[in-house]
Amino acid sequence: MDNRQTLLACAEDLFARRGYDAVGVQEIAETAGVTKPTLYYYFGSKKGLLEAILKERWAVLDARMADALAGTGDVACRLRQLAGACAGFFAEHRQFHLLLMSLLYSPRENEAAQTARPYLDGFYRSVVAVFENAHESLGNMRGRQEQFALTFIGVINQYLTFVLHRDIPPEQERSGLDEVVRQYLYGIFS
Amino acid sequence: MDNRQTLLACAEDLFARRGYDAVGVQEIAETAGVTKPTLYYYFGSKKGLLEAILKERWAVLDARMADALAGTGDVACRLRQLAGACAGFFAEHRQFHLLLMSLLYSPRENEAAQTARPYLDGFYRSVVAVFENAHESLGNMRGRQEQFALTFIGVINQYLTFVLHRDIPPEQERSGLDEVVRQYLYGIFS
DNA sequence: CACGCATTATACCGACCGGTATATAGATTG
DNA sequence: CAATCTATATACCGGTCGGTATAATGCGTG
Repeated sequence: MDNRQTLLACAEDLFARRGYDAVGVQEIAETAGVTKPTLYYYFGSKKGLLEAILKERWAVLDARMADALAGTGDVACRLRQLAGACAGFFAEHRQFHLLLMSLLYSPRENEAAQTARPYLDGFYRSVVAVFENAHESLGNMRGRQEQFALTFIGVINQYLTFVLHRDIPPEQERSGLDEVVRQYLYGIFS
Repeated sequence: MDNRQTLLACAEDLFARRGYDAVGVQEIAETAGVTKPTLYYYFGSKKGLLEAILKERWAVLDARMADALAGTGDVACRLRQLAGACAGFFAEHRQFHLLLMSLLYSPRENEAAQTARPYLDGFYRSVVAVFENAHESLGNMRGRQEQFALTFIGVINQYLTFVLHRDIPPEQERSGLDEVVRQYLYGIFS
């Protein structure tokens, strides 16, 4: 593996385990077995390193989400697919999930949080869009699309955080997720 | 206001706005209009300062939660009361809510997250207990109390983060919260 | 070989980090 | 008045922070 990829992997791991602010570039470089100038040669700054991690991972996640939403099912089906796609991706990249969660809930004025904001906002808008395009099955939502999207994301995130932290076998994880989504939708449809 | 309280207030604000790791003790002291040794006189360390914030706020939140759970209603009623109590408290202490959320989702090896862990675990156990004591109305939960508690917390947190960030009027906030809890319970009971 | 380019290391920068030794001021108490 | 205790500031500690100037390495190409 070349130094660039090693640096990305080490940084992702360290950021996910201790937090962006608590990890120094020195330590990242040492863990990757290179020196600081090498890190700065590839990424320009600590922030640039975080951006590179987000960009590379997001490209894959975005493609998976687009795939999951490509079908023509109803809202419930689409949300189940979306949740499944996210669960699959994050199960493969647990460290990235931890990192993303910590950035999602980081204070808004935090530098790392601001770096991640565009990506997280994009994700949020994707979920809102699913609810937006669902007025025929959900009826008039009276502008509650945002609330639905927010709480949906909240449920999924919390469940994934729970299930990825312990070592739940994949099939149990999936059935649990399906149940969580089903429960959530029952509430919405009522 | 005495210097101790000023320091607590300034630290809570700064931690909530930029994150524990991103704020230096120097800046906290300057914002409070005192010098570093004064900070260290009262709190011993940066971590001690965070602990003091958590301890003082938690005493109030804990009392409110105990109050809310003192009644003898069914699960739905108890959860609504619990959610209402939390919403009320966090509406009065928005900065603290932001801080707590950032700590809840901070990586586990982060020092600040470890400091907050006992408090957050206590909160989690309180919610689990509500579900534990509800087998007569929810039937056999087959060990899903934890999943219920987790996703319940996820929904509430996400909704409060949403509603406290914008400036939603209190009555609308409450009715929205009631609806979110109702939606959630519909899913559980089905 | 000689040139240029991509990559990496040595050694360093000023600023800030969390934390402290020491002294001083003011109130309290014997 | 002297002794003590609380609360505060000045000035400093070694270490680490993010970042960089400079040079050397290796390597493909003319």
